[in-house]
Amino acid sequence: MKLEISCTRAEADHKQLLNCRTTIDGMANGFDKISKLLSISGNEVRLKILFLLNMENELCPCDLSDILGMSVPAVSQHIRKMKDAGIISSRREGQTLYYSLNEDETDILNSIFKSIKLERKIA
Amino acid sequence: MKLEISCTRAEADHKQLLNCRTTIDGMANGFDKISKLLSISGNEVRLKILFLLNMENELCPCDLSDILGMSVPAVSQHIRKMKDAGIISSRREGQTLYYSLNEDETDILNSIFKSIKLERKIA
DNA sequence: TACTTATTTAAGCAAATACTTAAATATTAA
DNA sequence: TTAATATTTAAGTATTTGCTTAAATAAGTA
Repeated sequence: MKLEISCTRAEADHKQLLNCRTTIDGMANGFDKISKLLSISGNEVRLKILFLLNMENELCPCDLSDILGMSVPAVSQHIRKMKDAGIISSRREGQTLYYSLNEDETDILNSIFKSIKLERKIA
Repeated sequence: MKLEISCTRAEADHKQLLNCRTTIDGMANGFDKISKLLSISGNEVRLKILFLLNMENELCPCDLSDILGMSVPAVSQHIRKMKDAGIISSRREGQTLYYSLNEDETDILNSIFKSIKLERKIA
């Protein structure tokens, strides 16, 4: 893919297109970071886990496995992704690991949780 | 996976777990719908397209191909996904199809766009 | 009509996902 | 130390994703 503006439509506004490109390029960090957060929360199981951690403050993999009706390793592997992405953290109490949301990314997440709740009221 | 609460930890609060399960089950629609929206916007290319449509009101596949530096078919297939999901719509003008955001899901999307812009100021 | 442009669709393929089962760690209790 | 519990990790696999190239539609122009 070349870098020149190549759209040949008569109506194409090359200044507009160049401006768009500049804007997008200048926000590369934002797109990278936010798309990662969204792709992680875009999985139904992980979205439920995030919602549950928000609702209950902290839960262990065994609890989540029970609530969601899926195997512990499956849950654990979802947890790992979210931990690697810096969205959740753990606290150990004996053999049990309690996971909770990090305070960081809560702006987007809170608006997501709000939309999920809203959907229930509509449907 | 069985349906009984099976977590055997001494501290496990079975009422809490059952309550969590009921809550999650009652919001199945919300999780289904919102996780689909998030998984679609969780792709960096699609997130950029959504951002650009929000910024410029409408753009055609050729414009987007130029701005993003990727092939027209690749862009077109991303567009298809978003159109199938009801996030964007098209308007024809001669040979050109102009795509724009639907007004529906703009609550979450706007908070996402805001976060992307914020990220730029921080970094 | 034939030709060009804008776009979509189809087919193919490498990489990523999300589960499964089995094995490895870590902690506690006997 | 041995056994049990909580959790993670590894290996295997079917499905999905996101591109590529080539072909098919659709509309405007000569």
